[in-house]
Amino acid sequence: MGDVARHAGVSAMTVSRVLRQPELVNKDLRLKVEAAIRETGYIYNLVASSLASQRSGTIALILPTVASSIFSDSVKGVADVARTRSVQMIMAETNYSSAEEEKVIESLLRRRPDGFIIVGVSHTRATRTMLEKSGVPVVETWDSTSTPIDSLVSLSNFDAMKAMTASLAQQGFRRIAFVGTVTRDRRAQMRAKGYMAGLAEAGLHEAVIFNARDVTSMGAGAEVAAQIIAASPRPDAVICLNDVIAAGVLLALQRAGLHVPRDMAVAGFGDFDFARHLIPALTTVDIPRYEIGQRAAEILLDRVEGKQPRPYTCEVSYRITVRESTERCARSK
Amino acid sequence: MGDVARHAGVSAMTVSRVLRQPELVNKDLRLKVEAAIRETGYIYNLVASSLASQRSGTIALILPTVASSIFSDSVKGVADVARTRSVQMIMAETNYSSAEEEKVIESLLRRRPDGFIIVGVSHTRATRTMLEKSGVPVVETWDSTSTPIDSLVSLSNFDAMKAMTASLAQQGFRRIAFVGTVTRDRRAQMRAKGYMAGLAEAGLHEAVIFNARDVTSMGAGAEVAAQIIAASPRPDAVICLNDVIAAGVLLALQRAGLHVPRDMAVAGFGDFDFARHLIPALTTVDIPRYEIGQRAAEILLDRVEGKQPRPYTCEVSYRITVRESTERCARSK
DNA sequence: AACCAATTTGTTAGCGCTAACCATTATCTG
DNA sequence: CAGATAATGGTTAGCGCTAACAAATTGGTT
Repeated sequence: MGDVARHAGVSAMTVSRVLRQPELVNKDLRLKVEAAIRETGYIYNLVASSLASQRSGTIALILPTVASSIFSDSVKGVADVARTRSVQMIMAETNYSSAEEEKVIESLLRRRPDGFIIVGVSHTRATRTMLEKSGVPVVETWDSTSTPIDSLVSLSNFDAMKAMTASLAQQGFRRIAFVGTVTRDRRAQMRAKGYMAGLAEAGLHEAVIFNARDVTSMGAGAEVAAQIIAASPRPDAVICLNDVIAAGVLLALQRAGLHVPRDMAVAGFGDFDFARHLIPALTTVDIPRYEIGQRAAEILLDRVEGKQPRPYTCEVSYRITVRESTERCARSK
Repeated sequence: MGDVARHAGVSAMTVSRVLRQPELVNKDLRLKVEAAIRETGYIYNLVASSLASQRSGTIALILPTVASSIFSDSVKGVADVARTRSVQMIMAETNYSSAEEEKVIESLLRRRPDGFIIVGVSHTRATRTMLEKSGVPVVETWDSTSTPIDSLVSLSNFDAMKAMTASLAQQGFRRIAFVGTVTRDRRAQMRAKGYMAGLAEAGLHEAVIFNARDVTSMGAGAEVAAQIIAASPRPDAVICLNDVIAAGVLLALQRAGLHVPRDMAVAGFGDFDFARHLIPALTTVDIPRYEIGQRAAEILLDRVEGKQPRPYTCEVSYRITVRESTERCARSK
């Protein structure tokens, strides 16, 4: 920067101003400095800038997993906002584990991000303390809670899944099973509980829950399909934790010779891209995934810039999207 | 850090050593310092560290898009290596545009990453110059070239698609069409050229190419399916730029009442998770997506740490995986 | 005992920027 | 036209670490 300053015959401070608040610099001088920057091929050093200004210009995004379509739209939402407001997003994954989350957040905190966006509201005590002590704004997402760390983009997995269960019950399905997972992931648990509540309210049978090996591969859904077929009595509908599992189940059922929805209806969660294209098209809970990321990022950056001085909570809606995979079409009984 | 040092009754430098090269510090002292860190709740500042040590401990990953399953396994590969070798990965997307890539790389360079992993080998002149001048190690991936910027994890999209075309021709398909895209994305172009070369070599007809609106949504595949069905003469096989498009085409063909593969075979590229689960299971080119990311990251970090003093090129293999969607089963002619 | 090398800790001087303040000049006010 | 006000640029002193070197201590050797 000193080099550029010399080239333009000004002080380093003026160069710094041209780069950060050009409106404070006289136009002629500014042009001269900009020319000097081009001539010297100078590349601004944000590391030094971050240290001096105590602002890193980064926001951290904590996800259960990056290698899945589940969160990719939310990531895109965050990334788009980050770009327009010129901050850099850094991502890390927790593999659905609070312990890993704690490690990951501690490690990211060392980079002094200006804020955190976290998927989920369930954290270890240490994580919470660490974040609170650091004074960094935090936006939690994809779940609901009455005690957010700071801000929240709320989504009630419980309500959504309860609504889906109610919808199927109302359509006349009488043995509705659920495919979940054994992990301690809170969003998965809330969905399972929503299912149970929905069943109870409809006055149907006891909950029937199958567990998938993991929640990000169709293979896990396909595996569990065998158990579902073998179950006695056999369910007439299955609600899956998410669309990936649902697709795995749906395709495996078909492969086993069952007709969906005649022999068994299948519903998912998330309304992923492929849901509407499957044959039969998948009934699912439509979640505004992109919007969750977008709003979280906007709230976070407003917090960072002080435009939003207080923690802020908002809620995103969900919608039951009924498609062919649960249509009781030509069924008698 | 001074605070911790006082607590432990040592100098700041010793604290720094405990954090970065604990083996250089006497065990007793080290334990005392570690206790002091815990007591004070000290969080190491990597921003200051980066500035002082001229190493940021980050690697940049440049992708066409983050919101798609296409690269998510490669991202995972990079992320896993990054974690074990304790560097942070920062990602940015180019939207399949060299101009955006240039902007994105310039912007990332300001953060002084220790290295770059870039999907693709086609860049603007300015991008290349910038990277070379910066002296940062670069690994290009997912494409092949004889003039890499630095290191390369090579994949021949041309060869792979040519092999797929040859495979279909050999299976007896006689009118093989291709679904590509109109963008100037080099990997897409090479795949199209590979298809054309394969056709030519098989001595079949002229190339028949359809274009999808985008390459990351099934909807784009579904749209193009209508054109394919209307084409005259109608192809008996379609090779798609990737599995997402292929799935869109396959499902739309079925929805239009065609039988796959009897009326038309469909092949994809990438062997995404869903390919083997679709009905019929999708014939595709199996690419080691995770491995590409993994190897790129390993090579890059070896370059960063000086373990690998010279640019290094390696190649990953592909495999034609024939599944039901192109099986000429019960077809007469 | 004198010497050397290895081991361990401390000291100094930045890394490349910017916050906060000061100095200068132009512009306005009554 | 004095005096206040803005607009503009420069100075100084760090931000919180670490590279490089210096110093002190230990142990082994002759």
